[in-house]
Amino acid sequence: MKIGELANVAQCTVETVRYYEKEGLLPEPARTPGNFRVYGPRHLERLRFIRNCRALDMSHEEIHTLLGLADQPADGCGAINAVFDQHIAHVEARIQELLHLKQQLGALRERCQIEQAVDACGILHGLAAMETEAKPERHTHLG
Amino acid sequence: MKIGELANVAQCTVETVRYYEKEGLLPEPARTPGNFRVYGPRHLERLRFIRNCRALDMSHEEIHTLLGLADQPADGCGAINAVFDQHIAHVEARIQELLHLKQQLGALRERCQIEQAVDACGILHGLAAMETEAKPERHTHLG
DNA sequence: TACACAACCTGAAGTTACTATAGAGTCAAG
DNA sequence: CTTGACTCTATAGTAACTTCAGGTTGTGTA
Repeated sequence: MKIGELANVAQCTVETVRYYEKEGLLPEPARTPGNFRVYGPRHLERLRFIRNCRALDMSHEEIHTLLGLADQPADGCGAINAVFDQHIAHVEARIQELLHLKQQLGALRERCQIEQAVDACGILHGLAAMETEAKPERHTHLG
Repeated sequence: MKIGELANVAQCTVETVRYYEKEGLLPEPARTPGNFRVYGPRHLERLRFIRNCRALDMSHEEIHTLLGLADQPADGCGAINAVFDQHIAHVEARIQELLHLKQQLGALRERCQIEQAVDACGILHGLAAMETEAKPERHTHLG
């Protein structure tokens, strides 16, 4: 199949497919005489794998590692589980960060319940007065 | 004060300060004869405001809007509250997304509790077999 | 057969919020 | 008068794409 069809069944754009190839996540396919990429079922399987990892918010680096491990059937899957566990930790860390933010935002929001003059707006004053918290070190690649 | 001192008290780097200036978040300061930036208390206040917004994961666009509204004391603060509420919605949306992810990751993780051959690894099989979910439209700028 | 038009190609630039680097200038202390 | 800390500008890099410009290939139809 050509790139358009592949992208279609894998639920992504052709640009994304070409991008994955450039990034080394997807192997270079054969070409037609007219220089069009031709893909087989193996490519589709791999692309599906990548897209599923992305749907789970894994980084390309994580996916790359995972693909490398999967390509070495000689090794056990302990390393794979480790990558996976670490990613779960990323997600949990980000959830905690966001819950903390939400709480701060809620507290600020309470300071202005009414429509009033800007000068008196509790939110604005809160934003100006807050002690800037040093951003915590990132334990996650999730934004 | 010069840029180094400003950055220091505002808990950020000098590069960040210059970047905010280029982005139009921070007004251009006066210069010394030697071309060094000189800041006053107004700049510091504004920078603190920006850093606090950033600590709450607001985007530059949101901050820009907020600063614009704050600079028009004639208007009421209803628009400000709206921006703020929208941002809270962003955070909540992202939390929901991540909770969903976490549940999917947990389900996958259960499929491989033991160290075994890669071919049999339940996680790998799960990742290959999952029906790629169409990514939900983003209602948030949070990654 | 001719021609429009969809799908494909490459390469480069744009996105966000910075960080990092290079190479040069300014200034205070010793 | 030199060292070293600080500053300046301009440019490139980060992640994971998206968008664009400009050109080629293949297909359906008049």
